[in-house]
Amino acid sequence: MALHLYDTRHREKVPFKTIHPGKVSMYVCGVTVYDRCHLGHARCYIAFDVIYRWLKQSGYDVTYVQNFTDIDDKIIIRAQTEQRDWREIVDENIEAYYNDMDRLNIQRANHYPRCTDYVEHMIGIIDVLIDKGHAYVASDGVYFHVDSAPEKYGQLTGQSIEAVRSGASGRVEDQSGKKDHKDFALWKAAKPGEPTWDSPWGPGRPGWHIECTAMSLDHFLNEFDIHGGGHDLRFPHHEAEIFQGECYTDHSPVVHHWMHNGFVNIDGEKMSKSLGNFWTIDEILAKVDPLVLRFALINSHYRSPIDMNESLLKDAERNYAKLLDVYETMVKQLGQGEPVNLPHPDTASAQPLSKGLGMLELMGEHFAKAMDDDFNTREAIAKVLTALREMSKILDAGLEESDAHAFAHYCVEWLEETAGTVLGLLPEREEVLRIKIDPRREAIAKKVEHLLEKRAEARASKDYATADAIRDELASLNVIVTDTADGPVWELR
RNA sequence: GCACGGAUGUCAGAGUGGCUAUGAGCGGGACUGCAGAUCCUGAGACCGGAGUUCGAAUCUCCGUCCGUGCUCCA
Repeated sequence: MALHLYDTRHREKVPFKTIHPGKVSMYVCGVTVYDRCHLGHARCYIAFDVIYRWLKQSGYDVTYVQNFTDIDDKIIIRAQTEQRDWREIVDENIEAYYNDMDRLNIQRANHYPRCTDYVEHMIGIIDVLIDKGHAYVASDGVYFHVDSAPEKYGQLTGQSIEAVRSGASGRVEDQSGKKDHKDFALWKAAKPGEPTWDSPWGPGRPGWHIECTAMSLDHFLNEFDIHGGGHDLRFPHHEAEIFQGECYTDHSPVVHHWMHNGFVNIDGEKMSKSLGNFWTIDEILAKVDPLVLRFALINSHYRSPIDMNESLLKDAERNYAKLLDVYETMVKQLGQGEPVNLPHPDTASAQPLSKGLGMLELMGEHFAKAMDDDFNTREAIAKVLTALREMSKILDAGLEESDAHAFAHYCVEWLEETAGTVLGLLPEREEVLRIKIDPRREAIAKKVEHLLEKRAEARASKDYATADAIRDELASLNVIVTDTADGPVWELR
């Protein structure tokens, strides 16, 4: 099945068609860098990271652009209250952004334009819009005149122009120079103490919506394949972009596919700064492993809301541990040299290994099918988990040594492609082995081994009181002992 | 109020017009001195009503409830 994605504009899943064969141009609205990122940002950028990864995996040559909004009311206010240069705040938060994203194993976009580098472009676009009669100069800036292109209204949210007209009539009390309350600012005239740029309409700074239009069109000329962002950006931000972009370029559509991710909720309510119920990425990563968080966030479809809570994280922790555990086991079993041949994968075979391989192959196909179906990561993870079970099952049954190596090769490859490359959930192969030589573990290994020996002796002589006492002692060292068929194993808690 | 999206077992959550996943939890079994891990296995759901259909959780309509947007927001 070919890739389908949900297009906000069409309100349904549509076949994905690119403007240029084999190439994808993708723009995602980035953050306004007045503060640190929170969980909601993590969700958004992980979602588009997975989309980016899957497009590449599907053979597309993807150009991914994500901006930084580095000038805005909030940044100015922040600078004023903190008595600092706004540029300092911006740089600091951009650095923190990269840091957060790296920790979540989010691949870098190809370009990260900053608004302030595009002010010239914005002025150029505004100029054209004025010439074409879509914008007008007022006392306090330049506005886009929505009624100059009414047919473009409500493309993403389905709201009628009349409804908004009446809906807002009660609270249009701003003293701006707008002719109509639906109009939005393209250029804001300077106020005292604010950073400003020169323009034909006097000193000032760009409006929020024009920024994304300028940056996306600068990278992609007149049209591009995917425009993404949070659900809340549909209106007015993205609808404003449709007005600006299409009126400026005379192309329709400029954006071929609109994609919006769902929100992170806390106790059923949207996480937001005004409600005070947000967690920054930094805060949550102090408590949760970054890849576990990543797992938790892609363990649901990118468009559905996620209600973040303890049990969700616990669930993710368990499943993720299982994934790592099987992966680690397989990596350790790789052995030396080339793998020998495995039996032919065949779900109908009576031979367990052959049948198991058939199951894994099938899960791989289902995985791809899930991803092709509007990037259904939830379903894709279900396939990975089923595959993990299958792998453990085959391992449990016992394999000849050469089969075990070959099987491990197969499994490692399978996992690295699905859970690794596509979902971004696996650490580096070396990293997995390095966990074994954790310095904390090294430090107490001798002592633990010694105690385990004594415990083994006690158990052999059925002195279970002593055995349990030793286990308690180990527990006080934060060592968890688990008896398996191959003897006890231990790990640090 | 208008717009958009939801409602699936105890919970979280996918889903194809006929058979339903996945994980946790719960029940049984194997292995265990015990615990845990692992494997096998069981029970358990499709908001209400009407319609289309041989057949609806899936399509249509009505209702109820929930979330989000209509203002800066990922």
